[in-house]
Amino acid sequence: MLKEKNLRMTKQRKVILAELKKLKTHPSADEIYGIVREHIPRISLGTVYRNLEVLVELGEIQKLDLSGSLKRFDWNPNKHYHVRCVHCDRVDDAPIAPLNQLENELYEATVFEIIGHNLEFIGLCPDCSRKNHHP
Amino acid sequence: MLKEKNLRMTKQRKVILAELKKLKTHPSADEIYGIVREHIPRISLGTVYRNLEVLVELGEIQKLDLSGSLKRFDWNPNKHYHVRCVHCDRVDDAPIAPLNQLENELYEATVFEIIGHNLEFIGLCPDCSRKNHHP
DNA sequence: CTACATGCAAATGCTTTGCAACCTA
DNA sequence: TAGGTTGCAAAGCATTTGCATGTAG
Repeated sequence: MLKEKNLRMTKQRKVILAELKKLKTHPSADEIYGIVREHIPRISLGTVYRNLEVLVELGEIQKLDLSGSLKRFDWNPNKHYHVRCVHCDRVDDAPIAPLNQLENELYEATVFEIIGHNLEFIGLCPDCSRKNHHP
Repeated sequence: MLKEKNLRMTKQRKVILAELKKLKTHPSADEIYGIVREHIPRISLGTVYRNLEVLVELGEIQKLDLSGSLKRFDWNPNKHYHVRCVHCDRVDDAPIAPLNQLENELYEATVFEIIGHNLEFIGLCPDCSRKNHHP
């Protein structure tokens, strides 16, 4: 797998992947940087970015196509949906099944050749919801 | 409307809104800048950004919550879905009705208080599709 | 040993902001 | 005329990249 692409399993790459797999959240590159730095203090943010791209190419993780200004990464490479907190920007999985028939609806109606879709829910996470009700 | 918010209808604001309403596409701030500059050559990009925000607040247009690195604006302030071309990044409307019952599916399954959702289709626009088949 | 990877820092691209001059109501 | 608005330039922030050095295989 690595060999085919002439890639090496460096310490940095190993730790980034391992830490990402431990999380159930969907961190940004900077958040991953913060976590990995506890194990490899001299790692650079550039290395984190580069390795996240490599891991995406290898199919180990996925880069999320979500709204919002930060790119987020997901240890789960399978297609699924997400919920974002409007207030704190936390992103969780949305536990509903993929809507496979959705793209058929568009089939006749658009001039585009449809490849896929992203569905993202917007809401308030429990923490922010609580703060909202009792400010 | 403007008076309540202590806002003024300046030439810049008027032209930005007028040009946006003429388009059926969903331009980025920079694209709007390019168009408006034909009418007001000395307008600055900062002014375009500031006015787009104001027009969003007034409910005249909407800022789209899409994936991708550029913010895009829509002359149509009503909720609807979009299709993005993977190749050239062109964004069109997706002519399918809002899925109002979608959020109910999540209701019991998530700890989030759901507020709304974004649905974005990914595909190839006719131009890029043609180039793809006959490279 | 020989590429691929890394750390560092500089560069990039989009967006936001501070400020003095300007204009709308 | 008051205060919102503009143009300009500088700052901000996330992400990318060039390059000499380091290291996995």
